[in-house]
Amino acid sequence: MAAENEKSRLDDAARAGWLYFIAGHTQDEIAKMLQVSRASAQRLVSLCLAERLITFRLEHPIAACMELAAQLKERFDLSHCEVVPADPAAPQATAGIAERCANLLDATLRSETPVIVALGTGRAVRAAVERVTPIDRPNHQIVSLVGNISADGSASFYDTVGRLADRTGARHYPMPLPFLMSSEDERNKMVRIEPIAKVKAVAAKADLRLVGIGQMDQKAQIHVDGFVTRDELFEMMRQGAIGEITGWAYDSKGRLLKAGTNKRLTSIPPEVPARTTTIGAAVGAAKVPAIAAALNGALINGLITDETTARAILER
Amino acid sequence: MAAENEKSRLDDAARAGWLYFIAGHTQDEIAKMLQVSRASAQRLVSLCLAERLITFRLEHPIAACMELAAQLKERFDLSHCEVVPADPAAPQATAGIAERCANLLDATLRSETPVIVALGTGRAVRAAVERVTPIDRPNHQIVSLVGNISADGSASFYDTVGRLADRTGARHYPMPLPFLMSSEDERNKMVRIEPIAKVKAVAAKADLRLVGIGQMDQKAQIHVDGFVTRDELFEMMRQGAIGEITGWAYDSKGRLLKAGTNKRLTSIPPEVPARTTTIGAAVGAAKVPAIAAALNGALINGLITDETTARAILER
DNA sequence: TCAACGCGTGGGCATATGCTCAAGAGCGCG
DNA sequence: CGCGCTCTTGAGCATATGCCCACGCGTTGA
Repeated sequence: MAAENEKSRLDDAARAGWLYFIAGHTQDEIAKMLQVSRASAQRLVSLCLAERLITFRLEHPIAACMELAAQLKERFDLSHCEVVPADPAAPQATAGIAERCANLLDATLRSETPVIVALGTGRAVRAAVERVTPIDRPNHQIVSLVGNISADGSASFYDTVGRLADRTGARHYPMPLPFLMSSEDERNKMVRIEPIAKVKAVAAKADLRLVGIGQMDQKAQIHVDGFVTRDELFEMMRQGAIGEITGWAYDSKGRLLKAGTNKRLTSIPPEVPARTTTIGAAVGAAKVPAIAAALNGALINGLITDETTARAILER
Repeated sequence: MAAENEKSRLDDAARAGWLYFIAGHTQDEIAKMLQVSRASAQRLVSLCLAERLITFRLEHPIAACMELAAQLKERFDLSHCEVVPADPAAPQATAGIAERCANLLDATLRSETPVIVALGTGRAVRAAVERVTPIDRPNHQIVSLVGNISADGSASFYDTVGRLADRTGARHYPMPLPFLMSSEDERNKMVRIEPIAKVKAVAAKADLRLVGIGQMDQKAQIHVDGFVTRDELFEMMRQGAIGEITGWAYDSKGRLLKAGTNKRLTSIPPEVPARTTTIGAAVGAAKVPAIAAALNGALINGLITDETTARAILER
């Protein structure tokens, strides 16, 4: 009898689910049709869901992205994750993720209460800043996580922090230091001087960190952009470097290396594990190991990437 | 640009739909996530539905039944239709539909305000009456649409009206006439006499008519039960009879025949087209043409059948 | 056989949802 | 370049939904 009742109950649940989701009736109507109280109709609909009698299928490319984002969030315990559809025309395009990053920045900066946004390196981050909707927020603060003086002493060719400050009227804190110092001692000396300490202090209170993720291979962006030499790059790769965030190289487990350029790097070190909302933005097959390592090492707790990259990360 | 916006809007709709149906968030949460007002989030979810970006799949045998019922309702403009799952163990079993008919009767009789229920012939109807939940409704009325005196003068072996009256305390109006009279004249005379006219008057005000549907072939129930002779049956078949409701034979278009036993029949004639809620109850491959004809001729405006039969009717 | 337990039920309330209305922004036509 | 038009937005309200509680029926175990 129990089995019989059970079956009949599931039948009714299925009926209720059908009437609710497919026929589009209200639970009141369903209650009348099935001759039960509205409360029971509601229970039947829930039961239908709980027993997975009904499934939803979203016929749209976005569905896969949402699914991937949910999986990444789950697997790496992320507080934020977005996966944008891969653009078949330009598989490596950062446009999509830049758009989402800009959106994230917009949302953060829209706040009336003062917020502190810290920016790292990366093409996506730079492109995102360009797309931020101008808004007047003089009480916000924008802080750089990396030195904006390149090797030759000029200001970095692209002043991300300054640009974002322009668009918001926020106070900004560029980091008036070269990317690398000549020695560990000198680095340690420099980061203690007043202006730098101030930047560091502001960065420490950041509400959002948005950082790019670079792979450590022959085409590493930090090398291409001239921040590290070929020899320095290779040395780090020998030490096991697989990726970098704001210049900080880490290995395949996401552990920051205590060697090579990391010793002379002026960038503000990542929190490990990330507590502040720290969003990594990166796409491309070449970056997959670097992104995966950063996720595994909890160097970031948020990710914005594209469908192809997301899938590759999950398939590792 | 319009296309671009359109696409982006659908993307958002898909995202919203995913978050709502699959991730189970509220529209408020979705609004925050997508950086729009709650109203817009609601619009996106509706849009997702309207554009059929999302589809529901009910993984349960009931789903097919609901679908078939909806199709029958649509096709034949029915006010009520139920399709029960076919029982693989007993394809012709009336148990399922009897259950549903009983349910329908329960629902109707539960009403506090007086209702009139008219009953026709059929195994399903008889079985349904047996399953009706006893309930005290002395102000209801139960009326028979068919004569309950069989050829030999005894009361019909199964007094459906009486049984239902027993279970409800309702007044009941059996029809104290033989199924067939010996001639058209005699029939016309009899239906005018007081007790019969009274039954007819009550039946005319019925709130619900529940009738069986019989096929007109060698195994026709009215013949098997001895109400019509083999010759009478064959004569009606020659006249094009394909089915009968309360003994009234009709052709494949659902038109009542004006010949043969129909002229001597004491049963209360069906309304054509049915205005009163008139539910036909029948299952079985043999009855498919009869049911389909009754539907086409609007002899009934409601149907209770099983999955196999429903499918066969729709496939004609 | 009786009492205790559990499950389903129905009423009622806080919340979520759907929809309407007035207003604003973007767009096209003149 | 301006006007009007349409499309979309956001607030607010009526309704639907989800959930909690107390109750009643059926079942189980002593």
